[in-house]
Amino acid sequence: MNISPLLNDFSRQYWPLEEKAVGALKERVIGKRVKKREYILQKGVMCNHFTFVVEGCFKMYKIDDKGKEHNLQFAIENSWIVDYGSFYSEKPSQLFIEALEHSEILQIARNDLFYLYDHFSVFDRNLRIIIEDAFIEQQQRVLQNISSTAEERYLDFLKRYPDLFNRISNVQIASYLGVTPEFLSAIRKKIALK
Amino acid sequence: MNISPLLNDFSRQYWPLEEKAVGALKERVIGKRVKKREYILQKGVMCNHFTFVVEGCFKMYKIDDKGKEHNLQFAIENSWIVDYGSFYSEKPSQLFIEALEHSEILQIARNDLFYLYDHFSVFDRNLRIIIEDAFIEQQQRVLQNISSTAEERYLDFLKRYPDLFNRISNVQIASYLGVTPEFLSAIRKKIALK
DNA sequence: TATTTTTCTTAAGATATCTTATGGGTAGAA
DNA sequence: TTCTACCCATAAGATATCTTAAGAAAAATA
Repeated sequence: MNISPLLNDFSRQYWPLEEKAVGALKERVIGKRVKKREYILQKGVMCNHFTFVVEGCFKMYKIDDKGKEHNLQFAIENSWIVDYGSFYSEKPSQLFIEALEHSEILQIARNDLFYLYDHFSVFDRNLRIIIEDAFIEQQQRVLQNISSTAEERYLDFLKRYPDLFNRISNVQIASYLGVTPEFLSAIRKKIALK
Repeated sequence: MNISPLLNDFSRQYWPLEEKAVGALKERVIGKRVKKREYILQKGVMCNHFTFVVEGCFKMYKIDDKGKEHNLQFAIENSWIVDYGSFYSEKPSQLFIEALEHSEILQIARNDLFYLYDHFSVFDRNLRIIIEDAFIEQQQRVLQNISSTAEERYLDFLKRYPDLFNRISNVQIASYLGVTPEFLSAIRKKIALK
């Protein structure tokens, strides 16, 4: 299995792995191709894998009682996506993870990750840092949700994820921001007129 | 330094420390008393410590350009509070952490924490799990912010933090939920009428 | 105890955002 | 190519939430 995108990410952003750790990881990583609109996680199913996106794009979302989707996270090249709650509690997920494009991923199953944690502390280290970064980013999102208007949140989204907004529809962005597509459209008009 | 509340928390919720790790931790933890309304972090200052609350209650918040406070987090007994962004980036914080009650805390400074990470991998492990839990909780909050009404968010807050809502003012809860105190008052009236 | 500050409530008018409906444009499927 | 589905925009009326102002109750401070 060619896991170099993942190793590169580790050495660029986090702590590089010694040879033995690389070997142990290699044996446990599964590569997959996922077509647009396919799911790698569905509600009611336990989330059994950490997923690293090599190529492509995913959304993780919830469907509420009225049938509306609410996007929690997007993941593109060189990012991780997993329902941490379901993965660690080993309970069925409330969330869906769906490919927005044809994608290539690398996955690690729960038991394999636990093996790696127990035998190479660099995985505790790196995954600690990975989730710390995700936490900080998510904290900014909470802060904006409780303190900013939808227009401010949209402008910040464009600034923060310049690669994403050409790539996904405004419907998806609206769902991420917590507004209706109609209202996002009104916001975009208002911005364009300035 | 008596750090047993912290050690108890580790062994109840996470992985217990071997003796050497306990010793190394003990030498590096600083205990403090903090009076109500005192700050343990202010905007413009780097966040240099992880803080474990032994007794009391804190809020972490931002003040926006209009001078309004927005509560990001509360911390009571046996919980951690830190501005991760400032702590790890070593940049000035945008946030305040202020005591809502007379409190007792245990603190670990950045270099000391790094020492512990490097010499005892159990700290990488435990702090990974601590922030994973915090991430999952915060993710639920994001989901609610983008998908629920203020009334639903308030009812969920009461259910999720039954110990907190007798202890802090509705002004603080409103700021956490992202609504004005006046509107929270209207929500409470509506609920009471049911 | 007396005084000051903070909290909670109420209400009226303003603004942000949603709902529903409609139509045109564009990309994918047959 | 034709058909279908989805996307984006627009608009009118409804609902959620904010702003401002005021007063009474409760808590903190002198």
